[in-house]
Amino acid sequence: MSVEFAPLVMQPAYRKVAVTIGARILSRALREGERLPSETELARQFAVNRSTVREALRELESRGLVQRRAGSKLMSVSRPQHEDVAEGVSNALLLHDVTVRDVWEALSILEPPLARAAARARTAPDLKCVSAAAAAFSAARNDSEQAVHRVAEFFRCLGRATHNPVLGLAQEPLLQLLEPSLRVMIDKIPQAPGRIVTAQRRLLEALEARDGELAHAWMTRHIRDFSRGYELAGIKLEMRVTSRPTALKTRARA
Amino acid sequence: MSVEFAPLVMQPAYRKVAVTIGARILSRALREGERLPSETELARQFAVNRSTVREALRELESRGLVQRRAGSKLMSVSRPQHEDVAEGVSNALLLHDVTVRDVWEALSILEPPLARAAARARTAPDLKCVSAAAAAFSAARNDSEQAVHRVAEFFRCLGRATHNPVLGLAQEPLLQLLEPSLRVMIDKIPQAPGRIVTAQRRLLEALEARDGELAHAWMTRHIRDFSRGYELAGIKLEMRVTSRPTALKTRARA
DNA sequence: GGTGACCTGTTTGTCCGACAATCATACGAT
DNA sequence: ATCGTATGATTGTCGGACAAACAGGTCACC
Repeated sequence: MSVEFAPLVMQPAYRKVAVTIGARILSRALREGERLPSETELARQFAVNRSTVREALRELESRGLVQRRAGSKLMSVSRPQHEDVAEGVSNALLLHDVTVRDVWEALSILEPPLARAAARARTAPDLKCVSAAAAAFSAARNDSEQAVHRVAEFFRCLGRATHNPVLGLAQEPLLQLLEPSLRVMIDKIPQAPGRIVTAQRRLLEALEARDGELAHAWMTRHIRDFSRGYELAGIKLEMRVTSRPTALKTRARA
Repeated sequence: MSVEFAPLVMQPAYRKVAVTIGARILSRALREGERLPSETELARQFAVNRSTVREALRELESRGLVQRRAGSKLMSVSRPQHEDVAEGVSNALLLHDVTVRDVWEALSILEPPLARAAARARTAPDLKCVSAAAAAFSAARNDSEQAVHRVAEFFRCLGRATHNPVLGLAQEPLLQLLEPSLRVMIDKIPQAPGRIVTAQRRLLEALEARDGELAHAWMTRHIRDFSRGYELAGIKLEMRVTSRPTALKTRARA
């Protein structure tokens, strides 16, 4: 019969260490904010060299499972931040030849229901966040660099307002991938900022009224507007999304 | 006025090396499959110690930007695989206290439009993939361990059929998070596998007919069935999703 | 001619030891 | 109470070391 053998997986020590510590974190045996032992101590416990521990820590660090708190030496356990995780997703998508159309299609699928959910689940502070983001965009509408960030921030507030981390995290890579083409659009289409301001105001009103369907409808329009903007700006939908200059950016330590 | 200073960001050498190599990959100056120089050579070029290079490589490796090809020593550039990226997202969500409801809500938002897109964009091979996955589930319906994997595989085929990497990657974390609760459901509800088989068959028919709306409708039912299944199985929607045992799993080198 | 044994150089995984810079803390001076 | 200083712990980086695994060539052997 099958005398086939499964390919045996060799694990370097640094992977085993990373997996072991990572499992502890995911199982919540190590809680957020808790400090990890020093590298020397970890090396002693695992009975490996400090260099090996350090390689393991780099892996955990890049997954956002551990972090160094501002001006502290010891690593502490942390929950991966949305933006860091999304950056990995964005990079993966960039390398998979994602087109502007792909991103837009995903937005058109995700955002209207997200707006509906936000309108239903939003709290008072959420409303303030959305409203502030809308105001910020309106103020920065002429600086396309700033403007695209404000747009993303508006969506992020909506995502938070759903009180569903899955939705918030799902849209984050889209926002990151959207930015370059959105900037071009805002630069080339004079009436674009105005239309965005209007859409944001309508969405805000729908959220205030907790009217999910209204929010859904306006978001649908809003996203459709983007595709019209692409057309007017001469952005080919089949174009590959370009890498953001800040790719793999250095995370500032807050 | 503002005599405030921006907090100055110190970058350890290993981060700089990782960022530099990573940028090369994202800018496509280093193409997929291309081999990286040896660690010693990289250390020479960057004028740092080999240990420093190794720490940088661990970071790139965990982001999936470099990989070791089967039985090769030299690292080669690679595009991050969907499942690896999604694992990071899943882990992040796990630590952010995602509930079963959150995952289900995201599925109910994403999957029906995804099915519609798949029905419209599917090619002949896609159809074969979906059909094979449906058959595989039907065959493994009694082994809940196997069954949940087949369900995920079915969705993955649908995702590929959309020919939109964004959608495929967006659903992957959901599938990973779905598995534990789905297994419980299949174990507890005898009629669950039957309903899944039916739904998959209908979806397959819709894909064959390229009927996007039909696919959308059946997927909507399919997902709603899940929530009914949770209810019958006594799974509280507010329950936190449990960490999969394979979390941070070792990637087999194919 | 193809096969397998053997040697050689390269590369990785891991270890050891070392040191400057930075951080935490306590202590003492003003 | 604020500031400067001494002390110990910890990280970032370095240099060197070695076994194991791999690539490629040579060479004997069938």
